[in-house]
Amino acid sequence: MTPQSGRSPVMADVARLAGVSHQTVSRVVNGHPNVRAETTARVQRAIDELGYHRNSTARALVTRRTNVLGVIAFDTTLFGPAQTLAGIERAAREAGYFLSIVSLDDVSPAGVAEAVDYLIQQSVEGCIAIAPQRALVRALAAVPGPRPLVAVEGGEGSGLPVVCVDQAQGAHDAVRHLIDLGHRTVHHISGDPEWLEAESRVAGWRRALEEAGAAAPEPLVGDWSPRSGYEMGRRLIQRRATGEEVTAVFVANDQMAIGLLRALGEAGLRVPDDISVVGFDDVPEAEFLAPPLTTVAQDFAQVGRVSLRVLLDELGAGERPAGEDAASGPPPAPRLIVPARLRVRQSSGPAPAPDPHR
Amino acid sequence: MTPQSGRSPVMADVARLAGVSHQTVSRVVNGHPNVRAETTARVQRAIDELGYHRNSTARALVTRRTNVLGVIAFDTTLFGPAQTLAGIERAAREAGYFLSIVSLDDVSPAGVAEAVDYLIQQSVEGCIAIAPQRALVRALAAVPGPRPLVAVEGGEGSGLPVVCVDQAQGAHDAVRHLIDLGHRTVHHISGDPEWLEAESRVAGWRRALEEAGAAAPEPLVGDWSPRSGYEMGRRLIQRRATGEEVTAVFVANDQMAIGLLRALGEAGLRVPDDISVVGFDDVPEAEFLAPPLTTVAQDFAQVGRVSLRVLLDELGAGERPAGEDAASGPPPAPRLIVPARLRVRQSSGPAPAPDPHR
DNA sequence: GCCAACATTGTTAGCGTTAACAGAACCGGC
DNA sequence: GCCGGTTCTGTTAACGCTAACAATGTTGGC
Repeated sequence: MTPQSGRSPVMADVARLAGVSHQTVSRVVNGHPNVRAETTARVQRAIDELGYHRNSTARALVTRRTNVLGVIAFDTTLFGPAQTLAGIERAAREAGYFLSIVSLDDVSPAGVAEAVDYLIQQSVEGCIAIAPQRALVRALAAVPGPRPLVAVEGGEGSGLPVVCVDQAQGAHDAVRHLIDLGHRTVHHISGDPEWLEAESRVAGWRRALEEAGAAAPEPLVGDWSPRSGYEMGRRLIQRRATGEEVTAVFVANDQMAIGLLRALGEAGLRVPDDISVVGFDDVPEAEFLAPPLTTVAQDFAQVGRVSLRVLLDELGAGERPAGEDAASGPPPAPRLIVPARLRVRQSSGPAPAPDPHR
Repeated sequence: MTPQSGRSPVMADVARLAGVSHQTVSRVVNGHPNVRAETTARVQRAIDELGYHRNSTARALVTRRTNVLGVIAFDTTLFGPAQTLAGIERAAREAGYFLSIVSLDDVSPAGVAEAVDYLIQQSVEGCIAIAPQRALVRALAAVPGPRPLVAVEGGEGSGLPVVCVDQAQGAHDAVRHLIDLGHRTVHHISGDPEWLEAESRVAGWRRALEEAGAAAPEPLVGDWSPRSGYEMGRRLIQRRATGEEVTAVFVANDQMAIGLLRALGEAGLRVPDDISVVGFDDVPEAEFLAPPLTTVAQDFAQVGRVSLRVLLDELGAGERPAGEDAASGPPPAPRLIVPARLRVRQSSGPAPAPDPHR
């Protein structure tokens, strides 16, 4: 039988054309040694002539390895998740893995279970969850989902390996920077409290104030959106109007900082002359705001690379026979932390001279 | 043989536990009719007990359908592509398809060929390319890549089905809006000229000026980044200093508009009192800039939905026997256009009174 | 020239599923 | 009670590939 022109060619077609067995074709395709150079060339010619591509499905079936990794994310259009995802994607491709991505619409246990199911259906070999939310981590740890599973920004106590940016340190550096500029205290507009990142940034802010012996004002709670930054900015202006000293604000992300800048501008307050503002994320436009925003940069590409490496390590560990090194017990889930870096620009400046009205 | 605790269970294990043949299990799993309710229940119990999941690889091998669609994108961290991707992802999941995504680092034929190969390796059934760049479309149309293939923002003449936002109309509306406010002409900061979107927006800008009988100043060429917006803003200010009338600027995206606002602010020019600015994209922070930015919104979710539908249509068309309707010849590649919508905010206002110095 | 060792190739048997066909059990009408 | 037609279930054979083994050359040392 000649190869059907309708069907795409299979190994047997190549084998027939090259005058060898299909196994020899397999050996050539997989770069096995012990194939005569002349044979390799002949097979290669046949492959080119037919436009043959190895059927990954059949290969996966017999090798029991799909080479697919899953990624669970919440909202891939947000700056952080999008960057992290891009980092993972690049690292995965370099490592020869394919990626299957699920974006969650909500973090309910049902939604998470559905997403996990979607990935299991595809026989992913392992999974990375970009899981910055408390509820998501809970749901993931509870579901008998795909393993191994690595949590990015996952928080502790989940029993999962975690890769995260040192949010608390970044926040601490930002606040410390403001205190060094002479501000007596620093206000805070936090992110959505359901997010672990919001919590870590609050913690870093609070620690820096404590270390400086400064009182921590009640934080204003936003939800990451520019709108909430704007609204919290107006509240802050109200506070100021009642006589409270407001000379510096640490905002949990750049988008909210943009909203805050808008609110301050509307109220006729100058940045940094009247109030200093520091953001978090270092979005590309931060440098071009009015004024250019002091902020904290995260190396998302590295987070992606590291989390993939952790996942591949876990995959490798799973292959080793259990109990081989039984004396040491199961190794604890690793927790890798990527540093954050302060970028000082013009939105932060020295504290203004004390208000003569007071 | 009892099911090995190491291996995950297969149909045969379920069949043994339920006391039926594996084929009956298959029927239950696939929801075939003609299975007795009592049998279905027994099989379902066995499935639950063993935690059985159908092996999608084996299924794909025999059905010759992987249920995987490929997406080729250039930079998924940019606003437009990220939104489009999210739209496609959601639509694909709803349609029961999996997605495999490749982010290109460069649009060279070699890079594109590699990406295409990556998708072919995975036996994708079809492909969507988020291909806003001229070189990318060229490379894609040339490569004997995966088919069917739908191009998002792909431009014409490629012979591929295309889904795109009506960039030219959006740009036209933006410029028209400025003219209606009394501006005698509108300057333009364009995007990277390698991008088709940049070209369409230039075309829309030019047409609106022509229709109004206004002269079109030389456009300033940016590259979408806030930095280039800033730099082109400074050039614009130079033009103004030489006596050229610059009262309104249409900027090809919001990020560059942010850079422009910064440049204008530095130069002491007020928006919109001295100069009106209109952007494109309607990023979430546009509403909270100083001043809130008039811009053009694109419905990326709809682009995602529509492009998936076009792809599925093409898939369906491929299944039908060729020549069945031979008289009409092959149907032309469809070209679907999603409208864009102007969002008027405060960065655009009436033209200032003519400069008394002139 | 013979044997061991190696290099090279072919043969066979799955991987876990679905499709196609083949039986078996059951139904109502005569 | 027997028949045609359902309804349900089981058997067998792919899908395209790799692993394991078997069977050939091919080489080199004596």
